Amino acid sequence: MKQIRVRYAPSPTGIPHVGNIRTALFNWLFARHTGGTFIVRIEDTDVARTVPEALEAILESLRWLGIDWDEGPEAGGNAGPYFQSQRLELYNRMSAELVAKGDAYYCHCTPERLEEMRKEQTARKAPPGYDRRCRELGLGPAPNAVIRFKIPLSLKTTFRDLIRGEVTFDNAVLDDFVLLKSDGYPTYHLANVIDDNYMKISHVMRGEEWLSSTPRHLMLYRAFGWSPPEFAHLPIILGTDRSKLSKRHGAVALLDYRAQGYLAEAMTNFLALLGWSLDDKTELFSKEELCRHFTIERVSQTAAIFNKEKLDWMNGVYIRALTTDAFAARALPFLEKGLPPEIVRPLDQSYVKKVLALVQERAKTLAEAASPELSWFFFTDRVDYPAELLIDKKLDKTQTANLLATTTARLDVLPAFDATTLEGMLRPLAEEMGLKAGQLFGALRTAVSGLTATPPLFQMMETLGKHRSITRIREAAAKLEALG
RNA sequence: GCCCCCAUCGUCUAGAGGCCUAGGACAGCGGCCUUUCAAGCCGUCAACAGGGAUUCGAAUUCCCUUGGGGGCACCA
Repeated sequence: MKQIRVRYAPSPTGIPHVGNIRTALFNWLFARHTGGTFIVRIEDTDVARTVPEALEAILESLRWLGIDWDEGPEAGGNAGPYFQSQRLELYNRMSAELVAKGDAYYCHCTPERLEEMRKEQTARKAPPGYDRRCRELGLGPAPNAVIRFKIPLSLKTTFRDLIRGEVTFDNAVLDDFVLLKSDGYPTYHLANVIDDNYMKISHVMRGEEWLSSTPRHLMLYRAFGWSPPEFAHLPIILGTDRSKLSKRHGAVALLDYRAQGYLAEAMTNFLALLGWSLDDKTELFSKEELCRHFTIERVSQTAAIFNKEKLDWMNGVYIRALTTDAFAARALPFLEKGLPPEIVRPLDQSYVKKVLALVQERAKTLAEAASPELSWFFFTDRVDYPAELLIDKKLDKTQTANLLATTTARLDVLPAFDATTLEGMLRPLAEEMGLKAGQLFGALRTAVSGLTATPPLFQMMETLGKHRSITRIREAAAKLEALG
């Protein structure tokens, strides 16, 4: 059995989006499932488009999801270097070798000429592509020359994709693509094939957008005399309008989801299900379970739309599954950041814990834990709401004022202020005042929180504490008074 | 324009000729629970793109059409 070695080979030209990382995840799952090796290789061959912060964003995205790599940046390994910019000598040597063997040639055509040629081709609706002018000229190196691959004319290239089955391309539709650019850097095709070979990659698992360049790669393997790896082209991820995922679809960068308070576990689970499934019912998988069950055979062939509603649901499931302590620890940074600026930091830890225990089962994201609807009123004493909100549909202003006054008096003399004691007092009180429980509780809820939808009243009051609760109810009464 | 890939509920998907009057999940809708909200539970709506062919029998095989997506750079 061949040693399984797979790789994630991102280009540091941007912040990785969910589709990129889903590809990394599938490669990683495959490696972990088979006991193989997962490699990260940085394809930094486009000097002009390289963005400095991309590398760190790539690695951080992987780290966030717990996708660890056996070889690559920071990890090292025997097949390095793992930055293509550090392997230029190899690409230069190998491409020169192809020229010597007659499988590639120097091309002196200027970018201007190529541009013109393409324009002309598009104009007469011909497939764009290099016209092979330099192919048989036997030119040598020159300052602005590139090396092009001499596509074997005639014949077809057929290969078996692990996900799509047999795929055939007519060689005639391929043009003599560039292997080595005039700046001395390799193109993706060249560097990718050389590195996959020397890094002994057994399976190339990548996005479907690479399917049509696979014939080129296969021809390169043949020209070099190497045996190609297996190929598996993953279905791509689309936005809600069925077009390729991009910025206008909202958050696409993986780390945006971290910033929005999604849990890595939920994100991993969700991403795994975008193009892979175990059976007809299982939806929730821990990372270990994913590793145990993942196989390429169960990867789908169909492009998938990123369904944020389902992610939200799943994130909620994972949030509720957390212990209250774990949730508090994870939500705290969001609270520190998301609460209004006038609230004094650092926040009181034990108070935060109590609040978050009430928020946990209601939040779909960690960021929501710091939302005005869920938690602001626990921290600010400026609860702002229209006084009318205090008055139940079937009550009037006077009745509401009475109810607040009576409750305040009873609360004042209550020996304890825990949820059980509060309920034991308030429920009979409602009856005593001839009110339905909900009418009393509703008014108190608004008085204490300024909202009509909150965590359970008694727990909320217990958390707020006696002083704060009573003060707010008094303020509510005053508010009512001011209503005139 | 040319090449390639794909095609089951709105979305993610199960389905590898009879187990399918097509299953699950999210969302939606209705109900239960309940002091509100959330969660939970129960129920409901909802799909095999169309047409041929093969077969006793097709969501499942083949062909065509249509639709969607991807690719066609000195970008990856």
